[in-house]
Amino acid sequence: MSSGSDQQDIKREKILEAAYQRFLHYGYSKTTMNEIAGDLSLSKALLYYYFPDKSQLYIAVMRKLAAEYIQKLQNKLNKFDNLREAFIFQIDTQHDFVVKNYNFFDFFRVNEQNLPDTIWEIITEIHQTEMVLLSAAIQIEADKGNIKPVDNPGEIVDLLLDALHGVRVSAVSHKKAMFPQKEHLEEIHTKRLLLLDIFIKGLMY
Amino acid sequence: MSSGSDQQDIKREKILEAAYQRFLHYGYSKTTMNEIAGDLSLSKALLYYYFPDKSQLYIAVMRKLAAEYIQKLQNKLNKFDNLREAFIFQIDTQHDFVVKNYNFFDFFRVNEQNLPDTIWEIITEIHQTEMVLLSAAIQIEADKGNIKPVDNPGEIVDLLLDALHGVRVSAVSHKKAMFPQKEHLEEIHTKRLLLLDIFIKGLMY
DNA sequence: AAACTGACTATTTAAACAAAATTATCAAAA
DNA sequence: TTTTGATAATTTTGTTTAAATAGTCAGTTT
Repeated sequence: MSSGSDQQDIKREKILEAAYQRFLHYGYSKTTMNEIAGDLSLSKALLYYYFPDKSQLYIAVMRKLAAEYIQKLQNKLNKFDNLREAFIFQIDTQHDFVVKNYNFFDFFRVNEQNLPDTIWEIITEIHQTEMVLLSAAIQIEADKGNIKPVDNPGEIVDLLLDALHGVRVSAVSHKKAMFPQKEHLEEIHTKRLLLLDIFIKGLMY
Repeated sequence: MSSGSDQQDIKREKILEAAYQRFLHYGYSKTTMNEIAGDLSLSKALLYYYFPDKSQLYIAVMRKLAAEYIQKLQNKLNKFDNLREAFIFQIDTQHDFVVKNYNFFDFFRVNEQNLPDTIWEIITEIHQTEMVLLSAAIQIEADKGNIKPVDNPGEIVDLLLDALHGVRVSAVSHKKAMFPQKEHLEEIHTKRLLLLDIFIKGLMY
């Protein structure tokens, strides 16, 4: 499947790492190809030897991040004691992911309405992984008889994820900050736990 | 409290109405004071006789819309048979309000992060009215013994409103449209009803 | 005096253009 | 095959000017 030598792959990795650091610290638009090349003491032209253009480089980094995130989720598949635990894991993991890479995602905010299809595919893939993980957790809980049998676990998961998302969005837009402050993070987390408890309770008999 | 003659109030009202129509059809920034004056066959200078500036005129219209919306809610205070009905009323009423005045609110989208304090006050007032209405509904339901007693109904209402908001936001951002299409509206509504049912169930014993 | 206006000024937005920065290419070297 | 310096192409940024619009005010009408 994969073409190219080991050497090539190693260099590719180095470029991805350097690019990631730049994108993370300065955002997509304030990072130049020259700077990435400079960090590696390479010529800019070499970057174009390994990646067709800047946006493809960004997407390649994104893909790597997504793969790590997905891996983290898949490691826990079917490893939960109960539904609540599964959702808390997803909430915390996603939260860490977003916080850690906040600046990296400025690409999303800038290109808002017309993200490349490839990005959408990555987002979809992440979403599906979350769905699989959490749907399984719901199914298990239903099989154990702790909650009502659900004909479509995915639908329920989707709904709860949307609702949890709302808790974040509202907290942000009520206040005027673009990104929740440290203090608000705690509040959001508390609210989410409350919502989660009520929701799970609502699934019971 | 209110100063100025009846005549003055009537003219003020006419200006507000004309301004509303313009703002609604063309948005804030694409509406000129000249046009509003023209619609009423008045000189632009007269608008400044009644309102200090353009943004204050806009805010005055906003205040009027908010007052009507708040009135609609207050009319139904303590008039619901059950909690679900109350929330459905709030969901539908808010939805209609947002859809009907969608263009009018472009002011919000443009000024995004730095809305005038007055606007925030209006938003807060609306939110508080919703809280009072729905908190009361929760309290009644608790008193009837249909759900667990809650020490802080406001907290619960706030949480559910956030969650419902999330259902809208997610539906919008998953697809690429800025505003949900007709088809999605139905989907959002269905999801919200489902969420509402689970949530209310989660509040029970 | 209160309601109103035309003519004026002050600001903001838009267009056009040049300059600078950055992306992207390519022939040639290592 | 990998790498680069030089260069072309494109995008962004800054500047100037013109146009549009917000906002003011002395003075007229009711």
